[in-house]
Amino acid sequence: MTEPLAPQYNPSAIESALYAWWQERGLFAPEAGPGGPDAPPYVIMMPPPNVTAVLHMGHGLNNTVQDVLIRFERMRGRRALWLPGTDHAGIATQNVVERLLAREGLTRFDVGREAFVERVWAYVSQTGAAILDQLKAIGSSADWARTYFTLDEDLSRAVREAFVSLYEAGLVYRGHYIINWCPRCLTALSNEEAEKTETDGRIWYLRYPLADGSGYVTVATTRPETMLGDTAVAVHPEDDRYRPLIGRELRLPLVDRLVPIVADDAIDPAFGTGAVKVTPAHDPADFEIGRRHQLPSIDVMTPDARISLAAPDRFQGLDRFEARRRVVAEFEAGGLLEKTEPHRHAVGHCYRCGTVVEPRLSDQWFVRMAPLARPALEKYRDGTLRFIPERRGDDYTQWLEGIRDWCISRQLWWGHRIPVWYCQSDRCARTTVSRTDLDACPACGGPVRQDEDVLDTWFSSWLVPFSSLGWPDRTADLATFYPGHSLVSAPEILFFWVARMIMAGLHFLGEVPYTDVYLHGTVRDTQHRKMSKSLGNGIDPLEVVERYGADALRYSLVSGMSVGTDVILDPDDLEASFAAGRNFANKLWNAGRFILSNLDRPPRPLAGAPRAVRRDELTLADRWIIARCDLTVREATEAYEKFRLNEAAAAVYRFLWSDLADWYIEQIKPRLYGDAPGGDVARAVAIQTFDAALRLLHPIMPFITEALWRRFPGRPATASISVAPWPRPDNRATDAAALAEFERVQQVVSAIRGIRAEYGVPPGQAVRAFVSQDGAEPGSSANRAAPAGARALAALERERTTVERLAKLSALTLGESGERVGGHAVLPDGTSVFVPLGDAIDVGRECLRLGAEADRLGGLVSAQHKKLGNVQFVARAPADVVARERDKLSAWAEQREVLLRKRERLGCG
RNA sequence: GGGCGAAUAGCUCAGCUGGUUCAGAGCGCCUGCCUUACACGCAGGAUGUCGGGGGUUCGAAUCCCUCUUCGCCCACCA
Repeated sequence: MTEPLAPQYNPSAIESALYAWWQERGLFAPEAGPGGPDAPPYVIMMPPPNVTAVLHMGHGLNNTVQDVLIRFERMRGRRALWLPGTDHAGIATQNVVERLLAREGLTRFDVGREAFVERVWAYVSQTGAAILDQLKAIGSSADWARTYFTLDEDLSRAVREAFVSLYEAGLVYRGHYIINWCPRCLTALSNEEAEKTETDGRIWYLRYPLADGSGYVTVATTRPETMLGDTAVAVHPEDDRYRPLIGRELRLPLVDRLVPIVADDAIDPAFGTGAVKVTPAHDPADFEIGRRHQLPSIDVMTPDARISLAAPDRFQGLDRFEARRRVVAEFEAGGLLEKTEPHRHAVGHCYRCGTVVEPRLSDQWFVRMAPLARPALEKYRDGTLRFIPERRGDDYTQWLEGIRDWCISRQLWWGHRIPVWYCQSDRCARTTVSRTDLDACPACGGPVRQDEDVLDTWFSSWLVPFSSLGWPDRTADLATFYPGHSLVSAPEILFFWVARMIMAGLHFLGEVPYTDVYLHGTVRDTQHRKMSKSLGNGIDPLEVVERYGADALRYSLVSGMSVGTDVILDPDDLEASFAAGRNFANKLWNAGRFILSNLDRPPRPLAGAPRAVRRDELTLADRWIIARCDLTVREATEAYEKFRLNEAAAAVYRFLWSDLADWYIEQIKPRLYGDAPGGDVARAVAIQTFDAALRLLHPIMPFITEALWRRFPGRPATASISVAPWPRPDNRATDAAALAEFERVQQVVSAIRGIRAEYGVPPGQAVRAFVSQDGAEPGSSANRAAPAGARALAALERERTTVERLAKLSALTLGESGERVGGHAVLPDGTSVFVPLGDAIDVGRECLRLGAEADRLGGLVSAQHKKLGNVQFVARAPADVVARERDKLSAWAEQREVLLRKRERLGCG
């Protein structure tokens, strides 16, 4: 604990040890916080990563945000629970294992269902949810003792309870509909899992001859191959072009089938030719038309999207896209292809493998969503539920208003098997939905067969806010931690997961699972492309942790993002993206090193905590930094509360770097060295404000803040900043006078430094400086002693050594100089600064400088005159605004006057 | 096609309820410094028609309209 600190902060040397120590001490358990076991709870459900996932920047961002919030609320005294888990991720995981099998030249059908599922379990246990360890590497303070897996026995029981009770309530049903089918994954998908992407395709105009040879009807289609399954052509009943044809028959080319022309309101006469080929087995709209007109459905495709036996021989076995070419070619050859046009339209793709989805008619299980959506919408409309940023509520509303039933059965092997048993006895043939496994038909005792399908992965995820707490049992955890509070998610899973959890929470427990939904942005590269493995533009968060530290990673993610905006990182230049965070950590490290090393420096060794200081012992600088610290506490706390993490980061950054390091630490150096008076007060103030700032920063940069905080004198070895109480605003620290007066000190110092730089005064060379409140010649009529000015000078007098030291002065004189030649500056309040430089300076150049500055102020003054001369302004603007504008005018005028007098004295032309 | 958002310094972005944060921060750039916490640093400096146009107002980066460009969500015009 007291080993000397290296001048360069090395995060990798301490982060993992600190994390291990936090875990050993059990600090992530809700009751470990400073609020104790009876504090009000605060709960965040972690979006469970896939068991087989490898950490990417999206996880990094998502979990950083959650960790910031959970650490903030923990320190604020709430019983903070961040509940982690992993998702079995049906399709994704099954695909991974299938690919492994493929390397052995096997398919899942070769090994069989039971053996395949065993292999998936083996694989999953072998990857060991490594993703969770990776989340630890970035500092995530989740309560790992509660980690769940969506296929755990408990959660599986919850899934079954949910399914069965929804079935009993009439909200789960089996139906024969067109669903989205992935021909590669060989399973049904929900609407949400079929990602629509705008694609440049074509539209073909095909001629279907009338059966009696009296002409033809032209239909337009984007999927010509489906014509093999056409069973009608539909037109709008009011469409004059086609009205006489309604009821007549067409001879379907290539297939030579007679199909009727039917009239249907759903047809838009304005699109295409106004005549639509109807393929009930391969298009959802056509399916509905088919229903209305009792048309047969002819399924012309196999599960892997090849042409089936229902089509003419020569097409059978062709891939759907080959078949498309073949169909078009044959129409062309037969003179039946009228034309082809480019056509931009939305095509569905499997969200797991990217394959073009095929609408397919099949038997699936569905959840009736409208009754679940209604209360979920209501909770948003009544303000119970809010979105950050607010506009995401529009997406939520829109989705819920147009919600369609949720297809939940998947033709996969990895997942929760659907708890439905079919009696095999022909006489009974009963379907039983059951909470417990069945061996025999409860009705006839005959043999039963369980439904082969599994449930959509999201059917377990949507229960997580309560299934992870023990539901359907009424556990103590459930009573304590449901409902939760914040949900932090990528916008991509708003519908998959976030909205459905709200519906499930309301349905099963009668309460929304959380009230604040924070949807953060997406991590993108400098060309604003989403980071992804396939694009190869990803950044490995673990590499960043290794090279820059977890704190730097977190800082960069948090500071680069305002509410709901994307985070831009440069995959080709990690330095550009993460150096700022690393540099900040290093800055803190060194500030800490300085403060701590001076604590036990003789002659006043500090064995214990720094002593309490009395208000009357404080210098102006002390009062200033305390007031600044207090403002930062207020600012940062409010920013965290409003999810404005970047603002919290900026506020603490500004305080630590610009205020504490650049000014206060520099200011107290003379007091610390030797036996200067006030040294112990400075030490106490430094440590007190540094301590507070570290706490404010801890949610964002947990490691460095802990590393430093633990080293404070008088700290018990077991104390951790992660459970230290959050700093409170202190009205006694408010000190407007100190803020204003010290700011003037800073302005004087900066002005002198500016003059030194302007005239190239060597850094080592001390100069003299004169500061006066009125630049007028002694005895001139303009010389009026302003009481405010006198106070300002008095403050400067008190901080004389500060000015002398920081501006490298041999002497500071408060008053006029008899000399003329030197560098001049005028502060905004009219305070005059003069640095005599004699021959070292070029008078002409100084005249130009002062003239330019006077001109600038002159512009401001005349603009201000105009504004105040405007009767409308004076009459209509609020009195305080007018008064403020008047003050500005007189300040600028004064400043300019002083400048002009200086030019006069210098003898400028 | 419907809904929503964004455009501010070379880059990434703050700027919230119109006027004291009003034109800002970080990075980058220029100048000078190895000043005994830190060169991952210190000090000083340059940089903008606040996307174009119109309007409301005493006053607009901020509110309204419009155009342009970019992005997100949704969608069975085949």
